[in-house]
Amino acid sequence: MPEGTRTWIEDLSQHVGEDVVLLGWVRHHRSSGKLHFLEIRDGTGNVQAVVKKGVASDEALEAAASVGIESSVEVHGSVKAHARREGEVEVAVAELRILAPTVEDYPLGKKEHGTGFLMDNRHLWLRSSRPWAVMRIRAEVIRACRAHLDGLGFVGVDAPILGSAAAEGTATLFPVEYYDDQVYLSQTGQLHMEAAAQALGRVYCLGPTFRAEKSKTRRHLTEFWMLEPEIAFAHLDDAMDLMESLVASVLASVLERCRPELEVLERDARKLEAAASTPYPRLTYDEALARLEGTEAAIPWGEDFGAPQEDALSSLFDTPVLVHRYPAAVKAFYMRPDPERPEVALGCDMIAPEGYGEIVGGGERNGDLAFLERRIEEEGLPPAAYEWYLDLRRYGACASAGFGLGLERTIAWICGLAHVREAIAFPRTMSRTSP
RNA sequence: UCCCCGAUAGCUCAGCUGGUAGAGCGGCGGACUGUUAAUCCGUAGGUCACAGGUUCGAUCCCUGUUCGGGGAGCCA
Repeated sequence: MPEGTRTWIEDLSQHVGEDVVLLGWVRHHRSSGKLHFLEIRDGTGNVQAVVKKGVASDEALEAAASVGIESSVEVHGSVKAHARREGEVEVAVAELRILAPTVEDYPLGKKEHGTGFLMDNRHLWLRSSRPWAVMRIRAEVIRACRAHLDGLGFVGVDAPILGSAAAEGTATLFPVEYYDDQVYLSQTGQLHMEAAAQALGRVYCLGPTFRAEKSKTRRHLTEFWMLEPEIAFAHLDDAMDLMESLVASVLASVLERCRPELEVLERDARKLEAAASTPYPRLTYDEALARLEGTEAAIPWGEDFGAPQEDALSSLFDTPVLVHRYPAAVKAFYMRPDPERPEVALGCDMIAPEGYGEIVGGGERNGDLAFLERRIEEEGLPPAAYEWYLDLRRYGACASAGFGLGLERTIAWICGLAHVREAIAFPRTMSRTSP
């Protein structure tokens, strides 16, 4: 039987009464004497294959009796309504061929496993239903992000991975040998997006970024993906409008197209529905502080938010909340100070509900050449590496605004995951670079 | 960098006051023609992370090390 004639499991309901060929893996095996139930998985879905004496060939019965979990198989049979479950289909097997048997015990069982064990076996764990659902939602989040920005006229521009300088200090960079020199893995595409915005107007990049922070928490990876839009001649409000409409459209897309995946994850979609439409609440740093006053998360003016502040604030709303105009001293040097209040920066963070933390950070860029030169010196950054960036101020400087959206944190929130490492196929953390 | 927790069968764990170890799942063998984490019977499987110390005797108490997990700071 040539492979071209195979049917994907997700399409089976359109083939009731027909003979089909499935190619997949045996996910689960139950038997009752001469009657075998094989759960077949092909990446698009699962279906029960029933191997019954009198219907299946003797060879098929023999194969069903001996087949190990996760063996790859070719199944020939007819599609029927499930004998016990309303609305489902099953396959009455005529022929079953083991293409490649599982040669050792499959490490993953039906019962619970610890995190370390699952992560060691991430290459196999991906086959399980939860990672399956998360990866499909991740793909939808990325598709929706691009669709939203492309639809607004943004141009996708890819930022480099290798670079010679840090945007926010050098302590958290991964050095890489580069011929006789040393370069670093990129921790943001923002500076390059500013250059691209001056060439193309509205741009975004989507790619991996790297931070050598010694963080071992549920919100941190050393390699994570960011979506970074940047708009020329734009201000803080433009950035806030965009981050809000972007996140809302992503939520709407996931809710529309990924219901089965959310069900697999047992994610209560009702908790996401409010976030699928705008507006989201917007608080200044001062207003946010006032909201925290009298709670355990209260902090004095001038201090940056930590996890307790983010969690306390997010618990007040059922949508993400935008906090803007933080004290300039706690934000990156490239942020523009508020001309009406220089002690605060025209920056904004979006904090996800349910304690998922900061998923977006951004704002208006600082266009003041002399100020940037001074701050680069103050931060001890290598001036030569920033010459090209300062050129953006020398030749037709413009107001510029943008932000970075952390994909894994966003996906972790949407999927209700306990840790961002489940939001990416092959996570990289302080203690894990394999598989 | 700091704080907390953990390491016992392939996996998840229990193991009392110190006397050389158990369960469930998985594996293997068997029974079963409608199962859904199937069920039932049988069975194999252990350098109790590593190195010291205390003790007649240490999985257990103490010290150190390694590895893992969670959190703080920092960040998306």
